[in-house]
Amino acid sequence: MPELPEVESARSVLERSALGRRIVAADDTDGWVCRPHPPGEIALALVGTELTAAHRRGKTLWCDTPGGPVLGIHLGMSGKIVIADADGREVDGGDHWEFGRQPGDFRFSRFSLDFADGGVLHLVDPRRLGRIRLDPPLDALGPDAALVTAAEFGERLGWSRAPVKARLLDQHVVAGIGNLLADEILWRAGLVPGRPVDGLTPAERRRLHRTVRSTVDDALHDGGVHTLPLVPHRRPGGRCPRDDAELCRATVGGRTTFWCPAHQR
DNA sequence: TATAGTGTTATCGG
DNA sequence: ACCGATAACACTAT
Repeated sequence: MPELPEVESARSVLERSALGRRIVAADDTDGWVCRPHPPGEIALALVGTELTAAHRRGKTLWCDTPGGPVLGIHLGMSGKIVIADADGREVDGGDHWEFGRQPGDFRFSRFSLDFADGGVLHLVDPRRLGRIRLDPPLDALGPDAALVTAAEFGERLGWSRAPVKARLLDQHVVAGIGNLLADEILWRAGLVPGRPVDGLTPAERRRLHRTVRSTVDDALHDGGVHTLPLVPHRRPGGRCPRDDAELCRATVGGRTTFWCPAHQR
């Protein structure tokens, strides 16, 4: 289940295995995943063309077509991009963060593109929280969390009374931070997730920006959010890997949140 | 068996 | 208008 690093990995699958292949059919019949498009609308727009570039900002992916619409792809919580060859064998994608799915299992394919050579691109998404749409709105997304500058971050973080974690999870503020990444960032920055943003000192705000950047860089470089130090300890009874205190647990920003009572203030 | 969950969006109420 | 909480989506893991 993807956060920014896993979505970047899906983008590289698209770039490596989907670009420049002529599309001969598309299955867009899942009306929930493909909303608001009626069945057939996405297929009509894509058949006969090809994908020419794969982009990402935060957790949102999109592909260009020559002179045609942009194909927007969001993986949601359980989506992944899997490429199969003409014999149905998986040749790219699908090998990360999943619910024990076996290669070649396309029961939960919610959208697919058939290429002229017999290859197939699948959006495999058991929970149907992912989304496919033409010309997705991208303007509301904040800057990518791997690239955001201190000035942009400070401006978009704002000075409301909202819990700092709720602001980090808001994709309009910064794009790409999910629940695990947010807990890791606040743990590294030494901030309690429930702290109101308007109570942060200038030094704490600067430290938070630097920690966003370094944590996302680490996760990208090391192969995903699971490689971050706090993440394996985020469970009831888990202890802080820095000082061994039992982690606190609460709902913050609508999501289950863990933090260390010893070093997060 | 019951519950929680790595995401987003619409809607409701303060 | 801003902000936060909640439900919906549907399946898997504990």
